[in-house]
Amino acid sequence: MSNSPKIRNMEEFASVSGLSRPTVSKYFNDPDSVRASTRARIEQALEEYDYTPNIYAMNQNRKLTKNVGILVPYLADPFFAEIARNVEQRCIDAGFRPTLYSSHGDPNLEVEILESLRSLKPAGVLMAPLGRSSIRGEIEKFCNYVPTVLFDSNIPDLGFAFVGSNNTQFSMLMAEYLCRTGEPPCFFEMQFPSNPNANKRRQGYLDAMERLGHEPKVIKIEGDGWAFEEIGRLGAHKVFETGGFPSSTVLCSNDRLAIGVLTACWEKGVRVGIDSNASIRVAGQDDHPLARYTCPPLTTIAQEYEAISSYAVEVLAKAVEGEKKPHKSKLFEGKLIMRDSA
Amino acid sequence: MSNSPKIRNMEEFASVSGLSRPTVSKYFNDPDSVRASTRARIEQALEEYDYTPNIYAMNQNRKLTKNVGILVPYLADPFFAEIARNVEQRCIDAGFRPTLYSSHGDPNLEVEILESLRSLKPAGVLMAPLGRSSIRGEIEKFCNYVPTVLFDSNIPDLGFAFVGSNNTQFSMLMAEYLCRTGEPPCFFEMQFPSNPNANKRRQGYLDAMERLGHEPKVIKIEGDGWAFEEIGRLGAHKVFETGGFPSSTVLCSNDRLAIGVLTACWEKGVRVGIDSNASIRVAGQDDHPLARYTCPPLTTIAQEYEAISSYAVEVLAKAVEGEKKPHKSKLFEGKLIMRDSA
DNA sequence: ATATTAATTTTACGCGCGTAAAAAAATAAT
DNA sequence: ATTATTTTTTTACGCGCGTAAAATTAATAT
Repeated sequence: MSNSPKIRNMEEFASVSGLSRPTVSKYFNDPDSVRASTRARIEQALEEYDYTPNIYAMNQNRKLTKNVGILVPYLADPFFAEIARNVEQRCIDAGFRPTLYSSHGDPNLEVEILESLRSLKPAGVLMAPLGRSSIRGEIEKFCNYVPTVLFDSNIPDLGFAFVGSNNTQFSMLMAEYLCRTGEPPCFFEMQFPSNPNANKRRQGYLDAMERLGHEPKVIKIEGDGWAFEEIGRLGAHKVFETGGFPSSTVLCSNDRLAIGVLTACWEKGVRVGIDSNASIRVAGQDDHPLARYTCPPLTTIAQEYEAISSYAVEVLAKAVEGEKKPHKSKLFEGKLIMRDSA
Repeated sequence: MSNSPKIRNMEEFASVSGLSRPTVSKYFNDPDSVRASTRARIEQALEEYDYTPNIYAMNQNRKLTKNVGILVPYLADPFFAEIARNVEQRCIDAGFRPTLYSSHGDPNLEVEILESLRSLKPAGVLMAPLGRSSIRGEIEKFCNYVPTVLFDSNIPDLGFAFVGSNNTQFSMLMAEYLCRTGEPPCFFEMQFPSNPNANKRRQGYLDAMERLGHEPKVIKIEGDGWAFEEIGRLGAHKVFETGGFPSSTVLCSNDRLAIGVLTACWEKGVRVGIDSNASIRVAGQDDHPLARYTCPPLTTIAQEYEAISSYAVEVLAKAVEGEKKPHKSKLFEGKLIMRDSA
């Protein structure tokens, strides 16, 4: 930061520091790998000359970069934006250099991103796969080259580990709450959900209903892609046209579908909520950033964003360090968030 | 893609193609720069041997990379996620290699990202600045080194160009519509908006009201940061506690504030909309991806996502090619989206 | 103080590619 | 067909750094 002559490369910087270039190189790869007195000299020189190593030259001959790819299926979904932000921060804290990518709901793009990632020689990748539509073979190939930790949604036996939520528990928790406080819920979901978590959630609902001695009722609606709000809205309208919901309590597979259902209810003039003049209760799952602000505010299950993020990065760090343990899977429990919609 | 021996570098690839390495290098930098027959041979070899140039070695000595940085102020805001997605795609189409960053509402992070971007030697940067809180001096320094196009929100005389919306027109359009169809609106905004567009929108409102002969009423609420929904919600509650809105029509500075106002109205038992039993109309601006799904669906002004994105990338491409025209600014008009909230 | 051992620094080499300048080939003009 | 001109290809060199092996220095033990 100064009037000093501009430093062009590590050689020059080493020279003004009074050291040899490889010593400086060692410092940049791991400051603790040089003697304290040496470290002090370098850091002093850094303040005086502001020099940054050429990132391309650095990574050219390095077997392992500090790069980490973060891939989410759909960044325009605030849920993924939020979790990506968390993961990103953890990566930085762990000394990595994260780069964020979104598959935008497109399986081909998902594979393309992985391929272009390979040319970045990443130390590791944190990936929330698209799910059902993911091209397993291609992702598997990638995982053979790059340590990969899956999060949010699992693809069995793929990658180094999976970190996510206990989606079965999510639905069980919610179903129990709904049964305890009113009419047992029906379950509202997409017929062919893109996300495998949806299956776990359905199962959790079925289990809870059986255990509590209620007849489960699953409503499967049409729709493809990631425009869940619209799919939920249209699906709910179709339900209204064909006799209405089989229960006055609707447990949606996720918050975005629930938001669509709320819209449909409004359009239909159906009052949603738990007060006396409401005729239907609607609940979601995920604690979407906007769930607090729907009308009525959405009762939902909160995911442990921070815990999932930090654990995923922790596991990835181990994978990067060469740990060769078998694939393991860690699931975090969800918390019930009671609001006014159910 | 084959049984063929693994290609280790461009030398080997050139050899199996029957060409010299520099010729192959030329091809990868610009396929059209080699003779058609040469191009055909390379492309045929590519199919047989699948080789990808080492991206780090490529960029080490190149004066200009194909990298483009995309920086938005807050990626967890679906509006920015959506526009970022658009911009990203345009960059790819234009032959660039985009990387997405978010300032997460933090001016220091914004500068940090720019600094780390410099080490990537980007050909250019597309940046939606934080706005008021942005550290102008640091951004200016960056713009001296890297061709930068600002979008969404402007910082006067900074960068190569600004591409955004005509925010004055937004509010004028909406104010006119609201006056035409009911009680003239009051304007609801943050006291110290982070985004400079807010000032343009207020001005548009004031202009429209004056022209139409109505007394303008601006409500300024407290709040800092990017949690606009919560700020809007709390602000609206404060208004309700202190005598209510000065008009039964509320024009919000943006959709996210409006979403918060809708929530407050719901919590207060105030019916929103244009039908007979509603007592207040609420409108937003931006056409936030979820504006269609609020209850009631939000009347708003739609930004020209695609037009802004493609024009911004177009201008950046010119800047990258060395065009040295003075700073210019291009504004796109908004379209009124009539829904049930106003 | 000297020998031994461990930690640190330096020497020396190569990575994979960009790119100017020189050579060759293709094209156009006469 | 021959020459002039343009395009394409090759020769030759260096970019900025990582890293193994050698040399040096510091720390420890005797």
